[in-house]
Amino acid sequence: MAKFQAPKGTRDYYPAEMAWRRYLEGAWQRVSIRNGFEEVEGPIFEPLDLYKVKSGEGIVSELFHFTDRGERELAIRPEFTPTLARMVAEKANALSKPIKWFSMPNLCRAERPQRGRLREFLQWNVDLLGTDSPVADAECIYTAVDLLRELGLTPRHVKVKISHRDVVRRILMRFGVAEDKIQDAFELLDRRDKIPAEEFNEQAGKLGLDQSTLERFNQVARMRVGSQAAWDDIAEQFAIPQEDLEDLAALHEQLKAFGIAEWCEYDMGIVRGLAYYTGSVFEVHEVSGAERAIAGGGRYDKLIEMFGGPSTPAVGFGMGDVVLTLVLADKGLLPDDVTPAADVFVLVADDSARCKMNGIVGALRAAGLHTRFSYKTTTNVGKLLKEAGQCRARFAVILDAKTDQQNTVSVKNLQTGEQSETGIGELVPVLKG
RNA sequence: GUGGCUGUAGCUCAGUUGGUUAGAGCAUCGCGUUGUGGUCGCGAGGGUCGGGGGUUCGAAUCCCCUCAGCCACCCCA
Repeated sequence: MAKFQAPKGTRDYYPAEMAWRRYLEGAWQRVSIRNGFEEVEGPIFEPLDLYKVKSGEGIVSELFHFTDRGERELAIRPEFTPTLARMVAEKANALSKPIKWFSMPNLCRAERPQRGRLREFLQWNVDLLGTDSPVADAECIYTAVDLLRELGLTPRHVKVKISHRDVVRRILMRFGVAEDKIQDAFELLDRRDKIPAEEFNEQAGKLGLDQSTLERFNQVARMRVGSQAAWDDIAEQFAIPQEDLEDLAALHEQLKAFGIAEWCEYDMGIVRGLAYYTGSVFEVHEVSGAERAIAGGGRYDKLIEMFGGPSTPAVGFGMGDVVLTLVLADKGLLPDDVTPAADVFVLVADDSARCKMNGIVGALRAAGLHTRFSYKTTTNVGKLLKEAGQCRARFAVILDAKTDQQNTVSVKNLQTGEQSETGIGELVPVLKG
């Protein structure tokens, strides 16, 4: 019989991995909720057409798709945004604005796995719909930063790189790029570090840039400006007219007011591949550029209409678990064991007390304590304490020769080593206090 | 989907120019019996050497195919 293994690019979650997943999901959830977002979820598969609306026919080869018994073309979700857009469009009139939703779906993409990318992964999605205020853009970025901070990252480890499509569009047009070439220019900008300089120049030439504007374009495209300085100083560095930067200026003001300027920098090279972004765009990167993007997002004011809903401005981002975990590991910020540690370990040091064990264990559990015991028959306390240590118990409750007759046990604090005798009746208050 | 590298126990790896029943450390499990915790001693289980086919008297070792992993490209929602 052939041995089975997990499909390419998927993961099994053994207790240690599952504990890490729950830990991460716990952080996502905690941060979302304290920032005022509500959790939503949808089906793990949708009509194939749902994904074509946003991304076109080309997306199909990247999807796991199938036909059901009713001849319906379906696809396992590769992203959550179309589901979210569908959900918002369906109840748009009934939902109070702004809509602040988050979700933590597992997603599947039929791509070759490589560093930072698997075929099935988790992604934290945060979306804020129904307002076009830059406060919303800034709040999304703030929420992302809040999560990064929650996991122990600092501005020395990661940066939010921010750009704005309208700003870049104005710059490009001022440099002589025609309206219908803007999308091509975005894509070129996105690839600027992946292609040789000559090819970049050649491609840029086709967009209508001449030698001098090309140089300035290149300069702006590669410029990174920290967001801590005063806006006038930042604007000056870009060396383009102030009025072209007004959208970024508005966002800057909000980021500064949220107190996260040191986490952010402006980078006109960030455009995101997606055509549907309409305003701000941003990505979270490890500072040295060692890994791919930790998170990415931006404003997409036209998307809800594309899914048949009313005109609804929106901004949001997605953060995958794979790159995030890699970065935390790179920085030594992965906690070594996040499986639930036991509160109490009950051990039997004398066979006469064995009849009392189940009752004590049950009473402790009924009081809400995470209680474990040994399945071994030995009364070797050394071995049993070792076992207690392995499940990281805070206390050991030792049942000895006096337990059966006098209803007393010894309680050992496994952190301090202190040990004292106590009556079974006082056990719960002693352990909880 | 394309290309490169890799594949021996749960993990990290040994395994001499193809030569008898494939090893170590860690981990796991057991024992070391009136005992108090990440020691120590002894012992056990666990691999058809990723899988299949071929060359050969003989393959973990050479060849082909396949699967998986890693890395890059495509793409990155």
